[in-house]
Amino acid sequence: MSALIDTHVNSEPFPKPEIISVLLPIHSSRFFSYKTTIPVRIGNCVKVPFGSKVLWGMVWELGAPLVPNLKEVIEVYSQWIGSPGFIAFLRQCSDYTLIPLGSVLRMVFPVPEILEWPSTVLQCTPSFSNTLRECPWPGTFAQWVFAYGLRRVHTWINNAHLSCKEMSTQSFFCSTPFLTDHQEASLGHIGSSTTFIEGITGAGKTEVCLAYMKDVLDAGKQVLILVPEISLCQQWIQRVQQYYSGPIGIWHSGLSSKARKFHGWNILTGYASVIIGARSAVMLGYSNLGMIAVDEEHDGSYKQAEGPPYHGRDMAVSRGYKESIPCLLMSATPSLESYWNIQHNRYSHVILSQRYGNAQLPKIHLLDIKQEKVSSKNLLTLPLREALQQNLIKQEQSLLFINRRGYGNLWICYQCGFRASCGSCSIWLSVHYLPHPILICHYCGFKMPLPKRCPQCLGEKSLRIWGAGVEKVNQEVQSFLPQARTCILSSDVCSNSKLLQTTLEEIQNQQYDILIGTQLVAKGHHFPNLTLVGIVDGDFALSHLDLRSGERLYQVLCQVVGRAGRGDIPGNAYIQTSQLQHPLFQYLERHHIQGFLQEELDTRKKYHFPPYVRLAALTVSGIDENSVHQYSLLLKQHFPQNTSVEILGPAPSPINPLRRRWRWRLFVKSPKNYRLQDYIRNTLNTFTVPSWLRLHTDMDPYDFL
DNA sequence: AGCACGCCGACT
DNA sequence: GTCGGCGTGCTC
Repeated sequence: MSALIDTHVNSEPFPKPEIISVLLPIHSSRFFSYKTTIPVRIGNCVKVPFGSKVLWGMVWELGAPLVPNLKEVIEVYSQWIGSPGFIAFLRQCSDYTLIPLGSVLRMVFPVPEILEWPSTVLQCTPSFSNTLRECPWPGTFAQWVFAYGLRRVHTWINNAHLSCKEMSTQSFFCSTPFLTDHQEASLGHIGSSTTFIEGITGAGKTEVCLAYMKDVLDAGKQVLILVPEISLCQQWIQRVQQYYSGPIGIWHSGLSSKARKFHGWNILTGYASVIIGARSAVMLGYSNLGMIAVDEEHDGSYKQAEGPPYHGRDMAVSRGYKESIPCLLMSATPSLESYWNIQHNRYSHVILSQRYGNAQLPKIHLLDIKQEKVSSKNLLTLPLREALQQNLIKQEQSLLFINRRGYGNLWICYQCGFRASCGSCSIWLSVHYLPHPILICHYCGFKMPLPKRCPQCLGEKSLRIWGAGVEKVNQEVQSFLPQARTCILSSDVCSNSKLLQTTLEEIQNQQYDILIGTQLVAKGHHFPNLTLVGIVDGDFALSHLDLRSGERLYQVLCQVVGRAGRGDIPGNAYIQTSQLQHPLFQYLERHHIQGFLQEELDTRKKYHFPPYVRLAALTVSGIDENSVHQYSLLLKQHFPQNTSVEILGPAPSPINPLRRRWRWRLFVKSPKNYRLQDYIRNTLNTFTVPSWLRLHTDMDPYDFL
């Protein structure tokens, strides 16, 4: 009401059109000028004609360069406005990642309809419109729709079971989990900016986070929880629902278009107060965001590989800083970048060291693969076999981890040397027997039936499979423990989330004795009866070429090993490796994560790699190998000499070609305090690649190779 | 990002 | 002689 009076007093009889600068969600950094007779503020969303279409954009500046043939703003969005902090975040995001501002805005409005969703849906019937007119529209109506579905609320209103008054006075139950003294004390250390909560599996990071959330929710603000993978959303929803009965928003790329509009609108207008989402949720507009939590902060999935490259965790930290709200990073195995930031006092640091209810860390046994193997053909060493057998007798569950899908990763004819490879990528095809016998490329998904004879020499009995995957491990387990009930957990077998959910329930109901899984088992799923973990191939990813491989291996091993043990029974973990003396395994055995991180940091420092320097990767890609190579060389020459900047490469990407495209990469490195982004931006402004090639800029690439 | 304009091969 | 391929360029 007061708003009405204000407008009346301030508005002139003939409002003079104002010229404004609008940012549009298109792949461009340019702004477009429009005139408007409707009063607008910076951060308002405006609907404007653009070319032959109509787009939602954001008012970036009042007063703009006068351009001939100015068009007029059609509509100003009344439900939401970008705050100065949010706008500062968008600017910083574009400056840092070198993603054009327009593309950044595209991530804010991934579906333009999120701005319009309810009005289009709720015009369904005249009676409904009448109800809405009496309702403090849109008020908490959306919360009811959110919680119970449109159809049910519709019926209730029509049958007069539900009045508008009830809808607007509904409050949501919110309680906090019981905290140990140690956890309670750690709450006080959570600062107003970025806080790192470090704690092993079961130390109660989630509980501390939930307790902290309560204050934010009580203050009427929104909470965003980021998870590295879509499949982890459901777990978080369940945990939040134990303490909070209000509307929960979900955001990830797997949502249907309808769900996307629905959740997007609820998030934007503030009717969803807890939002659980994947990486892309960090870019959305919120009406009053009060905190951001990043679960499994170290996870590489936070770095977007396809599309505009950005790191979800870094964006969360940056957004927290710009919007002056706390950001919580959580992990048992901090990333090197975060560990470095902790050391440099950029983050507050909270360590939860005790496991719940006296639970103990699993005991780790290192097994030398060369000495203990039964024979060269077998994958499982004798001590591991014995442990599996003992566990089976005790009727406790075991988990074997091997990070390779299918049966084997190479199909080879030893008569003529033929190897089955992918036509579009440069890798060997993997052999799968489940659910059907097939040869498959793990990079592009290319499939072909398993030939009966060698395509080259036509030999039938000379075919062999090299390398081992889950299916082969399963075969071996069944051969020496035929009575064990085994279950394979890989993305091939659990192709959709429902199937995975069913399988996980079956596992909880003790329908299986031995689980054989890929990376899938490392991510957050709980196996309450699991007491033994075996890592079949401990050094699968250890390469001297990739500086990140040690960190990644440590993280995944920690997570898999952490699955062992329940309640107060300590679990056992067996790691088979050929590099027993490698420091990684030595630190792992002693559960000495900080020692490992420090050693890795020293290596990074020695070789001048992040987090000690700034690094960007520029990738030229295209179908024609020669022109890709030539243009990457041209690009290197195009960079002006600069004493602060070192340019490495160009080098072919490790998997080349990928999906028929060749990729050559250039690395640009500078000291941490140098404005590397400006240097790159200025250089690329005067460099154009032909249209048949693509140039991709990636700040802080995840792969250094 | 879309969409139009614009210049070269296989068809009624 | 047209129909249409998608390569370049503009949109306030």
